[in-house]
Amino acid sequence: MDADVRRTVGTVSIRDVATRAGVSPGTISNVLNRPERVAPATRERVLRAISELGFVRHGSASTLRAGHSRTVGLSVMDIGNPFFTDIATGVEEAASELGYAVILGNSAGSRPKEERNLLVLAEQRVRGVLITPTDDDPARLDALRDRGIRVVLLDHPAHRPDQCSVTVNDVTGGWLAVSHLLERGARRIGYLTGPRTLRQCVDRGEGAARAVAAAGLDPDTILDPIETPAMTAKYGQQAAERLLASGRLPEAIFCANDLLAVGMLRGLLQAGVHVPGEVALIGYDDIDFAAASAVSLSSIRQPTHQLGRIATELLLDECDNPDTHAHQQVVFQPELVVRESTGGRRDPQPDEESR
Amino acid sequence: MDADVRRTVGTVSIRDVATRAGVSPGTISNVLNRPERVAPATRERVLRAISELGFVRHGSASTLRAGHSRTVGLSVMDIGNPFFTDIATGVEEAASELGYAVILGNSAGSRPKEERNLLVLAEQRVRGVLITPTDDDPARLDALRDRGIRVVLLDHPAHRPDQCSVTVNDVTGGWLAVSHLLERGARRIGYLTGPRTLRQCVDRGEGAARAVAAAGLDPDTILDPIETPAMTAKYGQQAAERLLASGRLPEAIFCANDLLAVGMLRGLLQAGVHVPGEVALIGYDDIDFAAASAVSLSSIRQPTHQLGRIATELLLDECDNPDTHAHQQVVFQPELVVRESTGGRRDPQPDEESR
DNA sequence: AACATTTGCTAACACGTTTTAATAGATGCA
DNA sequence: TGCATCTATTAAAACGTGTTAGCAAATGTT
Repeated sequence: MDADVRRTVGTVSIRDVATRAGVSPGTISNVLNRPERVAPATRERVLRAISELGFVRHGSASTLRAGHSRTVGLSVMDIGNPFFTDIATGVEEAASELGYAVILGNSAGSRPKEERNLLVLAEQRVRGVLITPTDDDPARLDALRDRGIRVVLLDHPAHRPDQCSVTVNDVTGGWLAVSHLLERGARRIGYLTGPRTLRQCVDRGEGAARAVAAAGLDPDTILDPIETPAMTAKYGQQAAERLLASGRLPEAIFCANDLLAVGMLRGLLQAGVHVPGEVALIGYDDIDFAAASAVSLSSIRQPTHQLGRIATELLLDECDNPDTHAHQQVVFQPELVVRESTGGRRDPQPDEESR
Repeated sequence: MDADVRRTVGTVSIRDVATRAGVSPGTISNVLNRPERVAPATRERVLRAISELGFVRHGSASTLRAGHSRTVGLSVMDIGNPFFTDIATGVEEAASELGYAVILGNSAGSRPKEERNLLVLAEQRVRGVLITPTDDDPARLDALRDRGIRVVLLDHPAHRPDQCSVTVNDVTGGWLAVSHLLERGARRIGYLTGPRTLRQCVDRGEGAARAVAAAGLDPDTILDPIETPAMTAKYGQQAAERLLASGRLPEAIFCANDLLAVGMLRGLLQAGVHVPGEVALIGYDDIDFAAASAVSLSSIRQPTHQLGRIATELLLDECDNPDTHAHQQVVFQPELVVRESTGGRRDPQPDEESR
């Protein structure tokens, strides 16, 4: 009867469960949060009442009282990029294993949008935030920390020692890519990059320059940077068109990510340019489709899924074990993958367990 | 002094803002939620206090008291599939425009995982849920509705009139794909499909069969289904290997999505099979990479981004205007895109605004 | 048997916001 | 001036959970 009245409201509270099980609300809370403190018999009774009434804990009430939630925020630069999707998969996986929900924010590379997203996350009182920041400014991240929201940087180095981050060495990546092009004899190399405000683009370019220098050549005459407003296939293709119009095709192009490379490839092929014969091409990220594209793409592989996973584990460790937690700056090393677009075979490593 | 004590706790409450602005907490709430009810002068004062103190509204407290949150849940089957990523982009865009946050859940096609995700969403008291269900069972969706959580189905028809859904006609899609293959002369057609529990797979197969029948042929002898455990490139490639081992290659293959098609294509090319010469191939979804793959893929295009956007707008309209809201079952029509893999040109529609 | 300790549970307050009914002040009308 | 109406604000009561201190009963110790 009383239960029925509540039922019409549509929601079953901890109090309803309590009366049903013949105990006090506090005991229900104990069953949920510290089951060992309650006698097996009553615990059993409470659990039965919970499932009979279809009780679902009110996350907001819980968050409000406990002072922290079971959610983390994930802010990425481009959810349309498989690189970030792979990260997101790793994050979602690790988070849900530990009972956390993930709130997704897509900054689309825009600083104001990133800020709006972070505000939403702050309002939701997420336990922590995983973020691939759009620029180097640590101010808004520090602001989050001051609010008690832990921050782990994804694909961006920490700017302070008491901060976790998970990155892949992009200088090494750029070095690997361009060394490979140089080895294949290229002496005029285009660097198709996204905005220079992105650390990834700068570092990969830096690695490229070092590789040229290490070969005893002059980066300024060998390397020819082409900047695009965003790292998408569309801009890659546009860059190809401009390059073709200029009439000065380089012998090889290092693209700062695979989307740019895919676009560039499409542009070149449409114009009848042979890849790798006339222009060799190498991308970055080794997204799944790199191996499947028109001319299979050489690329720099990153442990993307791991990146998301480990960042999440670090974050949640920091949340759940604040005292034992040791801050870490994890740095992975990237790996060169050679395919057709730089003269390799279509798919050199059929490492699937076929048959 | 009192304010400072609170400051150490790390969080500024509405009460702090109130004392700072010399008004009561209720007024702050009014400024935030019904600004028109408060005099311009005080409103100004309050807003200043808010920014001076760096106040951020506590979402959980708000949700608890107001009875509803400003978040929606999004449950998709495979966040690694660009089809769903595009949907997610549309959802995120529309939601953030209306001031909602998106909680992402990836069911990975697994029913139990989907259920866990829905439980989390119920705990978070999301305002509504956008879901591409893993199967046809309406029970757990009804359970959500009973809890006051609105549900809009994404890429799945509603099973009741008072329920919104946004879909694309998959029977038509299958019909388009196979009609195209028949027109090109194929008389033995493989249908590479995901699990038959997925409505999409069944409907696309149904459309395929109808196309065959409409051509005056017998579907059972023309169409040869191959089922995979999941719609990923990996399983597509495996299917290619099995097909090759069997020695009975069809003249054409209709793949239930582009990931399967990409995998199938990779498998065929590695074995030296010419596409479309020996085997023609058509996929489904027209993901970005379809146009860029080794042999550019013919496909069935869906208005993916729109799907997410419109579903979100329907959901939030249902939430924010419950009385005026009219439930809708929106059905889009898919579109055939012909490329190399069925004998078309690489990229027949360069509709980008180049230059 | 008397006391100390442990175990299992309860009562009551607190978390930060929204909302309702109520109040004080300003304004309009006669 | 007196009364009604309207406007701007407030006080206080929720919302559903977590937590603390404390009580009663059960158990262990001399």
